Amino acid sequence: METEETPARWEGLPSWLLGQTANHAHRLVGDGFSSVGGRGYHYRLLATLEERGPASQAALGRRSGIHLSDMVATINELAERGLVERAPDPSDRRRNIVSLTPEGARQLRRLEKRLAESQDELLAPLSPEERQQLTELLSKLLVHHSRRTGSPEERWR
Amino acid sequence: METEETPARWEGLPSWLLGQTANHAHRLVGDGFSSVGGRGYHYRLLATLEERGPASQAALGRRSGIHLSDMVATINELAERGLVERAPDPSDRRRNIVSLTPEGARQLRRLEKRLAESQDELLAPLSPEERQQLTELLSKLLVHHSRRTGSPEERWR
DNA sequence: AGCAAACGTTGGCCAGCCTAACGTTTATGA
DNA sequence: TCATAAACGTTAGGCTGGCCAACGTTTGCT
Repeated sequence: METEETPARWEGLPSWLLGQTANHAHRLVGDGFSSVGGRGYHYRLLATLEERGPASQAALGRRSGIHLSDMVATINELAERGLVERAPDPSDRRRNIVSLTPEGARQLRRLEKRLAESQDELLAPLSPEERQQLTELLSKLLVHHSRRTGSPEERWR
Repeated sequence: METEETPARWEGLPSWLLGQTANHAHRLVGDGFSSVGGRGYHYRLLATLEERGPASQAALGRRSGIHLSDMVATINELAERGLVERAPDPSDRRRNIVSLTPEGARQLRRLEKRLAESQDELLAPLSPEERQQLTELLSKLLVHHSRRTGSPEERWR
């Protein structure tokens, strides 16, 4: 964007404001991650591994919200750098069991640090009360809109 | 996303909430646009043309916030359907002058209608006061973060 | 035994945002 | 006046995050 002149009847629209601020947030977070050689999917996968332990790629995908087909690439990237290990599951030969390495845990620390910093930067202009308000409003929207989108009648078998 | 299990320490982060709600918004708006055969860039370009009149591609890019290289494709798409016209500027042979056709104006009407509908859908769960709050908070963030992003002191080397 | 389902993988698409490069044309200023 | 800088349009490509379809393998259910 070159932001020279400013016309635009759409600039006050909630969807626009939302999109723009999300862009800024995305950029802040992304820059933070990439400053330690990572990106969003890396954080999500590493954090999921630490939180819930080793698992198959499919399970990790469900837990982290990363699409199965994107998991492959993500795990490749992380495995290449020794942050994660992919081993065949002896009890189910369809599965790979992916687990976090100590190096991966260290990288997760770094990513988390950057993530926290970018939250601060993002919210800099807001008071604590305003931050609270924002969080609540967004959550409200999210809850409303994820009902329809998120989970149909998924059963866990 | 399959949203089966729900772990996730990042789900409360402002940047995440922002990103997710923006995704929903983006989807709502995008679906609305595509239901009349358009997309975001089409709306932005058509609206800019109606608001400020015919202009060169570069000027339109500046006014609409669409990158120059994306303008080419956008104008191609719209010109193909007769919604927009591209004519060489006789007074400056570097330029094309792009202008809105009556058909284009009609399409803009349709896009605007869909856009308004999707705003309603997006904000459905919020009261008027909450909508106001949200708008203000987002604007505050936006103002803060666009200062730095918008215009650096271009070094000409 | 046979079929359906889960799994991992590949390859592709989309929108939005962006960079680099290139040829043409115009404007500037030395 | 002439060289150089700048603007313009264009092509090609990359990135992130989100998807879909297909395929072969392996497993589980009946």
